Amino acid sequence: MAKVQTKASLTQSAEQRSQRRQKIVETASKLFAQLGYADCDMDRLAAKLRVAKGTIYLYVASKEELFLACVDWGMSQMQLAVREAAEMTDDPFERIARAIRAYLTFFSEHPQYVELIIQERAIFKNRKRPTYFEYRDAARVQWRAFYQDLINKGRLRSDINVDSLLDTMGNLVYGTMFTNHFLGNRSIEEQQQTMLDIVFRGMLSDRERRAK
Amino acid sequence: MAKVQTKASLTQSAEQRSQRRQKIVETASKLFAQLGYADCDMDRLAAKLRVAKGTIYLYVASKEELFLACVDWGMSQMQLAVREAAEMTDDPFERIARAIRAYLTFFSEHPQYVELIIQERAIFKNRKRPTYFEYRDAARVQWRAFYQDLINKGRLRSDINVDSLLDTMGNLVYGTMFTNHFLGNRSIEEQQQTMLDIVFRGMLSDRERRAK
DNA sequence: TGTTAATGACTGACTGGTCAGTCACACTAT
DNA sequence: ATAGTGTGACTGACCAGTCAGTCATTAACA
Repeated sequence: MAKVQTKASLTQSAEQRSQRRQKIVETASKLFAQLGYADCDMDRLAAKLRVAKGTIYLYVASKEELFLACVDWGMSQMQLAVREAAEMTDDPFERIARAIRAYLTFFSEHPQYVELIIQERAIFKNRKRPTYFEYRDAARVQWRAFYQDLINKGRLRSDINVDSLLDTMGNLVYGTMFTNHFLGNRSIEEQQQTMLDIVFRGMLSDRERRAK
Repeated sequence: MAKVQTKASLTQSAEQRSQRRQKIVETASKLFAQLGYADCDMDRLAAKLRVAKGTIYLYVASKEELFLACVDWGMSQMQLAVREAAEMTDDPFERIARAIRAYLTFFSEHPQYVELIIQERAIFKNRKRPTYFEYRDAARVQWRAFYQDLINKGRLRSDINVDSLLDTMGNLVYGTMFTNHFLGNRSIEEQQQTMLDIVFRGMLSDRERRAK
């Protein structure tokens, strides 16, 4: 039908539409992060985008929907960065190290997404399970198999429960991500080194270890 | 002057005043935690307290001031619980274990304060340094000396930087506190056991440790 | 003891300001 | 001409904080 072609030339293509929406999402991410959900009003976002407020609503159903789209976009980017970094090597311990490094680096380079995680939990706590944990759970299945394999091969201690181990690692990087963001961090490289050293080898001295 | 005595009997004592304020703070803590800062409007808080809205403003300067008082109260209670638990023993490793256990237990039993930490960061991010970190920094001085002493005595590894060690421990318990709160946790006891086991002894198997 | 006055804790309807979302109209490209 | 895209003034809901007024209690006095 000619109508389809006509429409295609008259209308912005689906491609164009999603590009504009994406532009809105990325600008909103930064503004939400900078001002907080409540103080980031739609008029302000419109001004930043050099567009009228009504235009935003052509691409977005509501402020809430927009915000959640921002969080989701950020988390998917994060997951991508971590996965890519992990796949760069086959050595299992190096893989763990790279994944952690990529995770912390991502949030260090895109601090707006740390803010969005916090905002989401603070404001939509009764409406939505935190997106961060959705992504975390999805990735966990594979990491669990990965760690279990290392235990089976005798490379990790067999007297530690895999799930508790995963929890501990997860909690450590999660806490580190937040404090890095809140307090800043001079040397992210040294920090990661120490962190990995401790979880791999423990903080006890050799003497103390033998004594126990 | 007789007037002073008269006034003393008419007026509520300073004691009474601070008790009422405390009642407001504690009720507000739970309501802020349950509904979030924005959805917890002062009318609702007044209803919960079975008091008129105006009355609250006799004890509190503003919603913001009230909220910050809630956070501060919570953190001071937390610090108290941790300090008391740590002082129950002289064995240094047991002291670390007890402090961590008290910390996690406190937030598990008073989940409203986890919410307040999040809300504070989300809503007052540009106005106030998080109260949590104020308290954390205050306590850090003593923990630093404590860990340094253990290193000097050869009970902890001397090749790890004290500050990085403190950071790692802090990040781990911080992250654990949050995820416990968000996801709930079946066995807080087993979790703490694993966590301590890992930071003390590491997750590498003996074989792998020797190989490195 | 009974009556009136003073006190101050408490009340809740009201105000002023904010802001998400709407819609009638304008513009543009074909 | 007309369909699609953009506009921004407007509306209605919401809520922090206020303040003129109420009421219970105690003091003062006859």
